[in-house]
Amino acid sequence: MNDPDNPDLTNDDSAWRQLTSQDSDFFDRDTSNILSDFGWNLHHSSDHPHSLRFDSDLTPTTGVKSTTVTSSCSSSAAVSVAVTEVSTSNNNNPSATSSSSEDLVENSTASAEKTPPPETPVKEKKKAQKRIRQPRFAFMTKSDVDNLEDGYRWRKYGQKAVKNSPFPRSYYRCTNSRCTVKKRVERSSEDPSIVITTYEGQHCHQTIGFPRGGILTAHDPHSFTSHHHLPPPLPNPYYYQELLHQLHRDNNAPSPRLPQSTTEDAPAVSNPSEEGLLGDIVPQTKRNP
DNA sequence: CGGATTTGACCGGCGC
DNA sequence: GCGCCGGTCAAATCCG
Repeated sequence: MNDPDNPDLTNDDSAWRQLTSQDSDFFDRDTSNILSDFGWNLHHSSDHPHSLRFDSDLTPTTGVKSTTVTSSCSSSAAVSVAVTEVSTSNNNNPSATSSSSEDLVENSTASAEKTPPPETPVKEKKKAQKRIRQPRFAFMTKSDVDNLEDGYRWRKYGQKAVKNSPFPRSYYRCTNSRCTVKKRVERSSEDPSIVITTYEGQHCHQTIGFPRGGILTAHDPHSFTSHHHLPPPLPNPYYYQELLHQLHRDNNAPSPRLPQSTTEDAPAVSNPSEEGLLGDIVPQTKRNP
């Protein structure tokens, strides 16, 4: 990973810029390991001491922004970080990425691959997969449970001890065989109550709903929270979806516009949406009124 | 019994 | 070239 004191913009993932984190209590330590990956600065919101706000180290000027975006077009990933703090402790937190979008990155990357020497298909596949970096989103959620419910089903495929952290990192894959979305879950070593969830890729299917709670209705966050004793839904459902949409837009067109600009004054942390969590999980077009 | 999880091994990228 | 580390695989195990 990146050395916080030595930002390396030339690494293969140019979107992952260094965090200069002097102004964050929560995230200026171990958490910055991850955040630095994403190149975000996090702040406590002055208006909301219990909220966190993140500013991009990628300054609002267009130069770096486009770096982020274009890098996501190539083999690198564009990454975003969202933060939420949930005071409730006893249950799942919804968090989500968004919806359908086929493997654009994958395809382009695969085609960009040089003709490999004759290898076993498996190796070839592995190799190809290695290079693929899909858009990533990191969620920081204050929660007791590691595996935050987000409406999708995940299969754990690995767990690793993380350097400089007493807590292991878990690796999950979407159980949908056609879906390549992965997520990593780890706890902040400095604040164990914070769960850092990193999503990679986009689901090519709809949410399956919550296995034991039934399918959520798209417009009923209340039933969601009350029924499952969940904390308020993640910050801004629109935010993530918007992020993804932008990423894809930007993949195909210039004039990049960084997601955080949309949340500059309205931190992702608290922006209760009438859509609730499903506003993010389920594409709007697929939801019932 | 089938699906999910655990866990050690393996692999590739990167820095020194 | 070597070692470290993150990420993934896959066999073994667990669980409903």
